[in-house]
Amino acid sequence: MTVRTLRHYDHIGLLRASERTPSSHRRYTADDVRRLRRVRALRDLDMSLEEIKGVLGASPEDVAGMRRLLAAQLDELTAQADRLQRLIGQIGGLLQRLDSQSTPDPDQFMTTLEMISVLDRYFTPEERDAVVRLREGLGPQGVEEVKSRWAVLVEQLLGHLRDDTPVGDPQVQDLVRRWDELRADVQRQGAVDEKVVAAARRMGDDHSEELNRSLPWPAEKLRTLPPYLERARAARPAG
Amino acid sequence: MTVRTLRHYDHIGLLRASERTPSSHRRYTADDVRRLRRVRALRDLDMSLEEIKGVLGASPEDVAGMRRLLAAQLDELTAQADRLQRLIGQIGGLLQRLDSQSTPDPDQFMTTLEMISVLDRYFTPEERDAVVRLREGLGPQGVEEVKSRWAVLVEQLLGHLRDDTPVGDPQVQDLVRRWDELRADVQRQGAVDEKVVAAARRMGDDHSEELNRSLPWPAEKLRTLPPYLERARAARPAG
DNA sequence: CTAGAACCCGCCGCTACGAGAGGTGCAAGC
DNA sequence: GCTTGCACCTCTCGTAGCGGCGGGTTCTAG
Repeated sequence: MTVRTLRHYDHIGLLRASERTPSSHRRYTADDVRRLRRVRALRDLDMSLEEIKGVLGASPEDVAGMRRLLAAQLDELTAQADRLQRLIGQIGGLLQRLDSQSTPDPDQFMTTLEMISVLDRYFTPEERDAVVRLREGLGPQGVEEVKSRWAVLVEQLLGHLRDDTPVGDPQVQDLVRRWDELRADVQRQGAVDEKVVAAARRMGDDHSEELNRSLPWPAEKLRTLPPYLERARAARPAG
Repeated sequence: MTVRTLRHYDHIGLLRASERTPSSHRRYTADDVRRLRRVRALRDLDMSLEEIKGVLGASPEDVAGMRRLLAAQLDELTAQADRLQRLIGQIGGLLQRLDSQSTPDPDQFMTTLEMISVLDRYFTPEERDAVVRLREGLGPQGVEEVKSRWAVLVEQLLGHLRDDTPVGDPQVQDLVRRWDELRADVQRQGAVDEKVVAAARRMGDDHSEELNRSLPWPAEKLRTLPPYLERARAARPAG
């Protein structure tokens, strides 16, 4: 304990020095010291001074109140500990990725870093890792390539959807064939697409744009296109 | 993110809005948003804004610096997690004690509480628990009784030591016999005395007074008396 | 043209003290 | 009696990361 701390407790009324010398020096009685020991014990359990004041102020020996406070504090600390474990796991994963790659790509790593906070809001840890592994499997230019291939398909398919082109049309059938090829290509790196669709649904329209920037995946369009694609696949000539 | 947060980051220079409209409204470019995502990712890992500023300011893609920062943060969080686990264990122990006793004695519990912060500074968890169990075994009045019995013995023995009474003296021998009896009585509740002696040595003279208030044990005197006691026991008539 | 939303700046507030300025009290040595 | 030095006093500012308010401007939809 520092003198400053004692003065602070005095100031906020948590622990007043019961007596003062004529020269206004603080004089702590034996009871004051007893109270101080309790304060310190509770503070060592990470309780706030306000909480301590509450439980020590109510009744000097209110065991029920103390029990409630301890239980609440236990919950609080447990929640904090859980959070810390999550963070430790995340940082561990990041470091592992950095160390496992012989020549870590700065840009890719930074992108992974950027994605974390976004993905963690809407994906479970497994889903997030699947997405990260997918990006790493494709590599930086691979991601861009997939993105652009998909952008072309999406744009053309949306055009046909707007024009109400019948699903049996050869152009549509070709596009759908290329779509399924691309999807197969990507899935070879890790199957995550239903998860992305589910997450996109959870995210709503607000953040789908962010998702699109992070993912090699037309997540934004995955609400409107699939029905059309399904009809096209159903109309596909057998064989 | 709240608007207030963005203004704060702008204010401290962590994330400036690159452009302003003529009416001085902040305009964030795509690069600003990229930077913001990194800031958020690092903040989600519990890093300080100062650290983030450092690592994002140095070189935009300084992987080595990032690695160091992540490793340091991992250490920091691990230390925090360890501390939290200790606290959770302590609170759990306190609650267990409260719940196991059908009729918890408020005064005794508060005293236990008071002791925690003092004992935790100088005792290992096992030693601390041994002391607490000892107190609970004796009960409140038992502690006081032991204290006073010991105080008498200590005072008289110290007197003889001052007067250089020969260790063979019948009065000294009687005192030593009563000392050993008392010690046996207490040890029936839990053997902790060597531990207390060791802890008292670690505590130094500054806090031995606090220790004496908490313990049914003349810890303070355990440095000077034992040699005299040993000599007395050695001079004890056989049988 | 106007109402309401959204933005601006600047300031105070929160936790639990640390640190420092500027002044007083008190015992010991000369 | 006087100084030296230490411990104490009060008051104030600073910390990290914003939240929230007051008072003023700007944007946008009806």
